[in-house]
Amino acid sequence: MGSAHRIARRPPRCPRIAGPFSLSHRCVGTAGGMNILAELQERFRAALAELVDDPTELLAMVRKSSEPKFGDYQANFAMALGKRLKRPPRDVAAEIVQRLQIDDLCEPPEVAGPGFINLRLKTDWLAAAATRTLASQRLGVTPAKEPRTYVVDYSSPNVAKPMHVGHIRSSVIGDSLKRTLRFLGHKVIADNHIGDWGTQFGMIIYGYKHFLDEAAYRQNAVAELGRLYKFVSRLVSYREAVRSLPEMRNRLAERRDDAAHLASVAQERSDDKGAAKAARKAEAGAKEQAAALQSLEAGIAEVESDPVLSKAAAAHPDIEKQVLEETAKLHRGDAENVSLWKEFLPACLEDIQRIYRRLDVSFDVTLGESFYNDRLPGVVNALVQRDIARESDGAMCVFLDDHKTPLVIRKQDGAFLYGTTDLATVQYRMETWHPDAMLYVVDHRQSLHFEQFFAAARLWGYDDVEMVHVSFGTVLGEDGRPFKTRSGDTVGLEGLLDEAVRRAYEVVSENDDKKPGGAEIEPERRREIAEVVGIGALKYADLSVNRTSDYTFSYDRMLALNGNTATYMQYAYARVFGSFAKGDIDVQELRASGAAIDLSHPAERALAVGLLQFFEALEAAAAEYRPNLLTTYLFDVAGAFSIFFDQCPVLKAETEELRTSRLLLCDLTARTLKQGLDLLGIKVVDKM
RNA sequence: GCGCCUGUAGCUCAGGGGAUAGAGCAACGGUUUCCUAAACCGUAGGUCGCAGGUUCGAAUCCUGCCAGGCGUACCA
Repeated sequence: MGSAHRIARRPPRCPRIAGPFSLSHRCVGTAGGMNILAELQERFRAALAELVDDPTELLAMVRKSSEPKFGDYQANFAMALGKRLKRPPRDVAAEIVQRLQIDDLCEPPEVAGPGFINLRLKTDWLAAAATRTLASQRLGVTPAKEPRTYVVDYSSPNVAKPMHVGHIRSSVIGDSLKRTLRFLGHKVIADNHIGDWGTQFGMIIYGYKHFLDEAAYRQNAVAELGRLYKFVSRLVSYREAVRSLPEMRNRLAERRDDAAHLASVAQERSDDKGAAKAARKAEAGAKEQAAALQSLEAGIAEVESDPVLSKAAAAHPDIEKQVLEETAKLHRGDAENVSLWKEFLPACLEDIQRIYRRLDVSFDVTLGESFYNDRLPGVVNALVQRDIARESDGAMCVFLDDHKTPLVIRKQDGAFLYGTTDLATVQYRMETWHPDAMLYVVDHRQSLHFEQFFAAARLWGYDDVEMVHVSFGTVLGEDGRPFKTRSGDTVGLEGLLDEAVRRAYEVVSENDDKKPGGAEIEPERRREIAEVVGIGALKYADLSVNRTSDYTFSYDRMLALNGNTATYMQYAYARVFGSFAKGDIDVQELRASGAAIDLSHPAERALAVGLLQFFEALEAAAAEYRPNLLTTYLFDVAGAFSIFFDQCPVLKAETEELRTSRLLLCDLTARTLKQGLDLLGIKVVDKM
């Protein structure tokens, strides 16, 4: 534990506070923009007005059709409404269709099955809408009419140690949410709440004072600090392990006794399912305990068999206390430790910045724990004064309804905790930016903490801001345990990036070599492409899955370059450029031509429908803070493009008009893919 | 013990009241004188953990059970 600062933060399935893009906020009409779904909903709103008081809830049942044969969109509310009005659903559907003014957009609606209303967009209308979108820099996405202010809190590594795979998800998801919300016209403050003030710095300081290799430090300060951190942390773990050993052994003995006892009970009462279950459980508990003990002993043996470590361990028997003392001195303002901290911090920050540059992840502010240090006593005082916090067992606590355990904001020894800092952070953000919402992109293991801290913040008076724990599952190793390599080290982020790029380089080269006209990409350019493809694949792997469930780390999955991956979209984009280059097309000229898109082929039509759904895909992704809704959309668009490109000759189209129309469709596809990938933080290349 | 989350194709995962449950990978078969075959098309593969319930309609909501993960006041 404590291996990361906040490696882990998804929105509640049913947010109590409506998301920013709930129906009532959706823009009305499509003036200048193109949100087909929103437009259809408005048409239905008018048609429903005389049947129900508030159609908003029903309008959520207008959606994309489940199958192409049911048209492009469908409305599913007639069945529910029929029930409510005590009328046959098909009659209700027929009446709504009667009232619905939609003939400018759609073919005559069809009532199907029990009362589904199926809508098929007019191909002429689609063509005109796609043509209009060509002229839109923002691809038909209009900025929010009521912009909100968001603070997005993501990545948040502990800067005293190298970043590892556990940090990717928060960084990548948070950065995508920032980009998407901002593109939709909201004000977004991206904040990297780094861990720069905790025990890890106590370890580095202690290590610096006792184990420093000065030459190494002069040569590469960050590497040496990393080594010191790891070294001290192993000694501390060793001490803790040794100390807990007797207890662990006792507990194992107890568990084994329990298991043996319950097993005999279960045997006596062979028809008692509860007893059998209890026995199984106890057996599992004993095994778990044995495994824990074994791993503890293995860790101890490892240190003791290493001459350097064992010698250091013997020489520093009270290292745990000493490390805590160094941390406490830092917090008290001890001149030497503060000066060391100031010396270490820039190097640590520069080190993580290198990774962010490569990942193309950025922040507007980096306000770590240390930034809030001065506010912490004030936070506690304010909460005490308002009777929100009270003392319990010597600690200052906020007791909450619905929670057995309180949120502790000051320890017995007077030290503050991360909950205190989190509250101070809320206070600062509210004073500084007055946000409408704060998003915490952190893994689900911290959900209890966020429930408690949000509740405490509301008690404190911050109850008109939406606070959302955008949580996600933990990255686990292939053995089901957190991200470790075979040798037991955590998988460093940098190594992972290198591996991703290395694999991408192989694939890029392989594919370039087998091009019909021979290889066309220089090695240096291949390397640049590999960087874009490799990093894109890595990010896409994290963005394309949803779920709070943990997922299993796998190089093959994260670095896959086939199927539903960023590579597929990048490839579609590159193909457009390839054909433009081959046809010697001047894109600026093409765009300026004022020519119109025509959709005579089914594959053209399907592609156009997809392209016109960009806006609604973005709104869906933003409303639920789920980038995977955007990846799914882009995969659909790229798929529609691949089919189109397969079936519809572009450069060799039958007529000049058709050729131009298809070139425009290609251009719009490329722009949509590029923009969409950009909102995921993924780049494109013209050739691959 | 209590709380939260998860269980969908061989694997990794979408879908989270709506019509015949999808994708990628893996398997098998097909498509290239033609804009990048990193593609496209097809075949095969599922009692959506189990059992009840609510509903016109349940993979989806509710209850119970089974299995797994995580968390459970002074780490972050």
